[in-house]
Amino acid sequence: MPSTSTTANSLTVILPDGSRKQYERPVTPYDVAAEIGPGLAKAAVLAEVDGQPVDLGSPLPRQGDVRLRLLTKKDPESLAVMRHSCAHVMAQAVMRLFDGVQLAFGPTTATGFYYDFALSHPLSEDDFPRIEAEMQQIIQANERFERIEMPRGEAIQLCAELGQDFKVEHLQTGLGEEQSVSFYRQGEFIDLCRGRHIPSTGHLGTAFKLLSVAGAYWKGDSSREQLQRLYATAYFDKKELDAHISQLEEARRRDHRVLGKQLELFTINQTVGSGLILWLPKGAIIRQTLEDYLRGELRRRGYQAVFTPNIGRVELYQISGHFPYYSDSQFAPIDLGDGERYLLKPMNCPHHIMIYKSKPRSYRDLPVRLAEFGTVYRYEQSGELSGLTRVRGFTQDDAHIFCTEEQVADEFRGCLEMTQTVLAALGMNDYRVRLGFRDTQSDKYVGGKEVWDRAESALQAVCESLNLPKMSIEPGEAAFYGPKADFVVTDCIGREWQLGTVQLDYNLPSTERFALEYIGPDNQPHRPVMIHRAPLGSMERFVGVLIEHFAGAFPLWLAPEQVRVLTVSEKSEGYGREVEQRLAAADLRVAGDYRGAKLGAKVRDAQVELIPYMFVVGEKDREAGTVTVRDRIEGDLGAMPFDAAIAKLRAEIDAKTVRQVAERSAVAVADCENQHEY
RNA sequence: GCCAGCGUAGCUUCAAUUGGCAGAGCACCGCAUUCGUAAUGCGGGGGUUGUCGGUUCAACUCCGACCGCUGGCUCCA
Repeated sequence: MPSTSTTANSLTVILPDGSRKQYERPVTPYDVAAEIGPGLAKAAVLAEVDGQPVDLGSPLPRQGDVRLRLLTKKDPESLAVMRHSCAHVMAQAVMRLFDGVQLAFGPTTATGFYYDFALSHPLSEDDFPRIEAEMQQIIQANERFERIEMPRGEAIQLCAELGQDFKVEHLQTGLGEEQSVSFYRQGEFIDLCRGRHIPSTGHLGTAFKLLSVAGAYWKGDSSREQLQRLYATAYFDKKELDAHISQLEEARRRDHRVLGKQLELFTINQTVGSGLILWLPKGAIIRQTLEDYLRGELRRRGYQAVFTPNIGRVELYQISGHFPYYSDSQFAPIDLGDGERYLLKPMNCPHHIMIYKSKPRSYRDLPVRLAEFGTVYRYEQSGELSGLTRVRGFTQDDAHIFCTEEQVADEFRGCLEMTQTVLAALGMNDYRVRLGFRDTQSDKYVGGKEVWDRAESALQAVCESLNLPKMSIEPGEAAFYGPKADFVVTDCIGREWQLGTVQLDYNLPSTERFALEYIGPDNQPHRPVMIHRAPLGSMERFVGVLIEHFAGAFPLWLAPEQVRVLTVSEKSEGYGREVEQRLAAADLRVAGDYRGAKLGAKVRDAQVELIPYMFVVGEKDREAGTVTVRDRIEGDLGAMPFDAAIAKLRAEIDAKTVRQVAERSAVAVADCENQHEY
């Protein structure tokens, strides 16, 4: 940086356009903005000094050079800061309206913010209008956000005086290392807070909304107090808020639990049991079509199909280490009374391992790839169950690969490629890959350090060579038995879903577990490495996500009913039935609507049921041997010879074409749970 | 499992004037209509208001327990 004519007692401010300003007196970023122009002074909400976010009102250094950026609501960094300020205003409103409010944490999220409180009044949506009105008053009062720094000891005393026990605890434990901490005050409200904040509540405007209330544990610990969490969001622009709200409505409209009922895809029956899916005929078609497609991919890639039972002796899981360590997420064992106990299988790998062990293996046999659509049962907590995405019985598109250490990279690559192929076939082209590596500080992992180092660098090299989109490495996210790659798919309305997974395993093959071996070229026994992989994860969850992704309008190759024959009047029923039969003979999934209703009504019903194609037949068609094709998306395509119509559909099915009317959105609703560990 | 909210016909479409005879729409069934691209008309059946108990002359409505669902939290080999 070129030196300036700075004297010992002056400050040089360098603006992004390179212009410089010099000050002999103490100034804040706001002062600089005001000097540039009153418009900027009004619009600025935040500053960045030498790359660090700073409040507009905080003093700049007295001397030296600083690079200053003044941020307005147009700068993306401003949004989170504004939302955090809005969280403070919400907390202030809650404290005004209710007595004995204890403040916990109030951070921003990807799409808004929340604040956790302890208070005796149970908050409900009925309270939202009052809280919002009170927030509006605070905003209108245009209270300044004032930053107050003080030593930690004084801060503890202040919070104790304010009766804020959570803050005292946090200062003593979470911030125990800090010398000095900061508070922010607006009006009568003061809160321990790192910041930053916008200059005053007046900058908040009206584009905010309380969304929901929920329970949440203090510090996320289920043994601690349960708090009340208010979720809300805020934008600088009312239009953006409205867009966000219609986004939430769109998500509700696509809810697979509602669509699954309407489209008769699946049902859950209380007498059968919570979290246990009954696939209805139409849903079964989707699942079966997906499975058939995957079976073809598996054959092409050298997998061998196997079948294993739904239960196994407890001893099997004692060897694998899953029992009793994970007993609270398993159904209780079936006890035969003579000391023999069986477990509903919570994962397929021990069974597949026993197939590997059924005969001696040579290095020439490897890799051995065993695949099964294996149904597993896990006792998820009742509050966790949800539609198809969180269930107690589910079928994994599972496979286990047994290979040599040298083959790991190629096999891993094959798994990733298969997952990419499958996702692409389903039009799910927006996903990121999360590499879960070990936390080097932790000792919960099995296998030596050098094995892990080798595995992790091999995985990373493979992933990099495949040019995987948006790859991220997350230390501490590995399974205890090996590193993994998870596919996190973004659906067409911007929500993330953890689906496919590929995991390396050094644990189960080991001496302490199943002691797997193969005979190497040196005629000595060696230990194979295992890979667990499931491109879709589970059929239940994947179909659930597909329903929402397509909003129930499946591409032709997956649609339960591909074509509906509609007769113009009952006079054409004979020809209609003939057309229907010929479609069935051509291996299309078809139904006929021969009711006495008007054509418009039949068209509407088929549209509502999201049938991809309608073949309208009337007397003109009968005479000409044609069908009049209506495309669900494009509408009436006119009459065409029957064979041409079939060829059109056949081509679309064979190409697995995905045609969708869906608008993309940048808003993300995070969902990062993972049910597909092994 | 925890916190909060909600349970009325097959329907996540909903009503019942705050304790006074459970009622519509869609779907379903029947009859009429024979129609060319998003709802033809008329008629009909369908309910122990989630379950059990309590208060009351009287409960969908108020109270309690349980069951289920929803939103979150915790968990997720």
